Amino acid sequence: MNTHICLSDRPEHLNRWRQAFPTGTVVATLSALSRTTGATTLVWLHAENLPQAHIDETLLEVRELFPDIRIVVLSSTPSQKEALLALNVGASGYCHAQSTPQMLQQVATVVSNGGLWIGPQLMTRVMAAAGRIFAPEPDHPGLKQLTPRENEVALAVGRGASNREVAEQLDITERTVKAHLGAIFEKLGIRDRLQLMLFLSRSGSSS
Amino acid sequence: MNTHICLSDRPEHLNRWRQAFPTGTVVATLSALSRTTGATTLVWLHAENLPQAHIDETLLEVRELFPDIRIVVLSSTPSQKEALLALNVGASGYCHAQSTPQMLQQVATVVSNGGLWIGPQLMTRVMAAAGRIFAPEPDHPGLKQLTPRENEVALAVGRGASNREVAEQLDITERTVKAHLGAIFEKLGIRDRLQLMLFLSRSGSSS
DNA sequence: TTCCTCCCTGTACTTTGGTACAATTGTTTT
DNA sequence: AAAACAATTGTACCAAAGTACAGGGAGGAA
Repeated sequence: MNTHICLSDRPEHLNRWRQAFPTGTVVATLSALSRTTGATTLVWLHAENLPQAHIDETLLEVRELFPDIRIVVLSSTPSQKEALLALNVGASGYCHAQSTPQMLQQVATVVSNGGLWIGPQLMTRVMAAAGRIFAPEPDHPGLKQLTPRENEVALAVGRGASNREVAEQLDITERTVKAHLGAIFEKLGIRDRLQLMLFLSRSGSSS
Repeated sequence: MNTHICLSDRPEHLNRWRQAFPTGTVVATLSALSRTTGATTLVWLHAENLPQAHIDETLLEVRELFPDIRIVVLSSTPSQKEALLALNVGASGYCHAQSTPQMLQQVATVVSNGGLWIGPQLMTRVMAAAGRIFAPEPDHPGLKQLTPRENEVALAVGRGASNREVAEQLDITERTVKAHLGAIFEKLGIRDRLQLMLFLSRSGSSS
């Protein structure tokens, strides 16, 4: 049996949600939420006119109260930007506050079973983005022919570090950094650190 | 009532799956799958010793047969790379073929309700990747506050051009390029062309 | 042992990048 | 009209990047 709690600053706009979860509870403040008893399985966050910047803060506070809880954010003005924000701080779902009761129940089912619910458009974008980042890894005639040390230097430069900074990070002389870079340039057939950055960004230098 | 069909090249390794879905059907070939009757809600793809390259092809063929079906890929040797591959061609889920029946049922619930099921580790990576791509957008008084000319210079530098090359491309003096770059650096609060490249690559100069 | 690669460093020099100070011209805003 | 901004260029200087030439130590392979 699932228990649903909705933290909302606009309870009057929750008709759909009440329909979907007649036994659910609506609270207006975090402290009310913290006084909740019983096994809550899902917390819904409805931040209608809170500025976006506060959604993630609220969400993090909820997660402090209930570390293992799954959280779905309801938005009256959904945007991919906002969705990413929510998901990045641990939300398991993000959907329109005026979704049909059926839809809301579906979201609840997915999320409470450990799934992630985001809109299909956003899903497309996320997967495309992920694909761009992970797919390029396999090929890579480039970085593989670099020695370990050269690789470190290349990655540091890829992060935008200057020769001096690389030297400090690797605890070597700036001169040595230059030596490594020279070897890198020759091996990769490029002319300078700018081309190296392009090379890296095209070759999936993720994490 | 859900109907589950599993396309597998190693039916003998599907004990767990059979436990989870006693009423499910196991088929060995695509043509057998195509002869299926009734309302199938979920197709499971178990490609144990097919090379990775063929998983996506098989998946696409299944999608041709059942355009609206949801597909979950079962892997005996799960990898994030393979997961991405599957998800990129339209799979709704990806999990270990030897997951517990409970887990498999959970995955089925999530996926058949429109959710996406990927492992928590992969989820973390995907969200991080997505965050890196989408998050920088909000704080983006960046490129918009550049003058048209500055924008051209910035883009040229983003392609790895030197000051001299930019000057030639825009038919202006190298000195002017420096002037524009100086303005760009100050407006964006960065120190040099390397940071500019990072800024650009993080600000969705994709597409 | 000898050869080779990797890693490290030095001096010196050239090229490129970035900043300071300054000025001209044209357009837009107030 | 005056002020503000955009685009352009100049001289000069300093900092950073890259290259040339050269050498030493550690470790594996022939």
